[in-house]
Amino acid sequence: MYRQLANSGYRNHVAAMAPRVASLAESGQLDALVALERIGTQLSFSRNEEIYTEGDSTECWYKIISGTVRICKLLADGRRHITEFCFSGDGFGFDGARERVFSAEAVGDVIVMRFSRKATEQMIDQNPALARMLRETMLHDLTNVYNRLLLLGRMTATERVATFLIELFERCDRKKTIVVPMSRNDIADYVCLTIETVCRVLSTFKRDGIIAIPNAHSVELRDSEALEELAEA
Amino acid sequence: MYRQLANSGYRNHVAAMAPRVASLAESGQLDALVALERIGTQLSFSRNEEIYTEGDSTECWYKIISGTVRICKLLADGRRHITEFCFSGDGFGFDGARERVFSAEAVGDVIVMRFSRKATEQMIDQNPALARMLRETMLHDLTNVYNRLLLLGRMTATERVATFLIELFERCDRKKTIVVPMSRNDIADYVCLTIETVCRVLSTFKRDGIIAIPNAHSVELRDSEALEELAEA
DNA sequence: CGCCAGTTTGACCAAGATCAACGCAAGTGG
DNA sequence: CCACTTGCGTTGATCTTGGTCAAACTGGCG
Repeated sequence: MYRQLANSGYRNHVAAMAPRVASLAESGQLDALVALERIGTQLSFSRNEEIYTEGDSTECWYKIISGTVRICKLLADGRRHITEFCFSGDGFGFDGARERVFSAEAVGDVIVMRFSRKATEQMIDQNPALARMLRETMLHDLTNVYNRLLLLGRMTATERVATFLIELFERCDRKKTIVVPMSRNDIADYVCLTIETVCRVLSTFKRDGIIAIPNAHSVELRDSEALEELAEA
Repeated sequence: MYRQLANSGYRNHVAAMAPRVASLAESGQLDALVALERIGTQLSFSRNEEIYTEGDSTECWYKIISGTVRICKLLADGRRHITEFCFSGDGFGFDGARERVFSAEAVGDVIVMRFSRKATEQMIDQNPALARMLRETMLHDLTNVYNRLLLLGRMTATERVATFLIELFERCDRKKTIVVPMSRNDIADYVCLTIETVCRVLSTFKRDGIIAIPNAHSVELRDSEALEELAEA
């Protein structure tokens, strides 16, 4: 049984849940909806602040204006798991259960819009096209999670980190140099490795000239072919 | 990189996709829908037969009348992953994309009802309550997958197999002795371990008096407390 | 300047994969 | 009815990956 403790900085809050409706918002289609219901409230959170925790009611959902949010769960023995990172433009917190099963925390400083779930639901009820769109988005997200299952179940440390980097680069329109907003610990808890292993793999990539690491929070892609090769699957 | 090949018996079909809408059908609520649209076709498949493969169109979805179905994905290097098992009463194949990303195969002999996706969609469009129900079911399933992420990312071999057994027992109304329809290989590909490790863990459970294994395809629960203990999380 | 949080690197260890052999029951064909 | 095959399942010996423990490094910041 592994002992990896959730990293020191975090409060001992328990878990809370938030399946992702990211691509929904990403697609820009939801913006129509958002425009319709003018009931959003803007909120800001600072680094490591909790947006919600397990047990909180699920009566609202959020859309990120700027910053990065991590959706995570703390296990009884202190192990932490990050189910996903949400970036600017993503939506999150559109949950199934009545209570949060995961928690949402600000990775750095974050600004979000908060919307009433009930109002949104009513709006969707009155608009079958919107409902269908939402359904498709959710199915799409479901497929993504199934791919993550594959990642966690079958992939080696190298493949996991390579895949993670590629995800990041794709999010940033394949820019050569990107800012990595989250800590090594966050990355580790996301791909289910220890922080040491993440570091070692990154160092290997650097040594092999696949990436450069100007500073701990930015990565420059040097050889994308090699990286894709390593991520394979 | 692991070498575990998908077990010999299976054709070299590629992957195809099917997020699960299991609880939807489970709940019995969908039966209303099914009753409404009398357009289902009954089909049977024999052991290891393919119901659909990657690339097939997603114009229908299925509900299991009897038997067990595995939804799986084959990686390029031969590694196989089973995303889920669907049992009698479950629905599957209600997919997001246009083409299947996973494949569905009969574990043993299976009888299913096949429904038109388009007709179902139209019906849902005309019934907001149904749409909302479906949405909730999907969110619920999403939560389940997130829990599986945790299983694959963070749990030891013992915890995985224990959890798998508990799942099985719960599906069977906690009967003392259950039939395990799938092969050891299927179990291994579901919990992402090798077949050898699955065997060893089962043997340990047997040795410790937690379960009895009258024959390879049935398991008797002897000490449910101990089993739950081992699954923890 | 020294502290502190986060990162990196190294030495060692254990869980589980790999390789290999054997067991066992269900066909199959003579 | 009995060899022979075939497909799983089980068990053992060994090796690899990645976890654990520990120590050093780095870049802010009071």
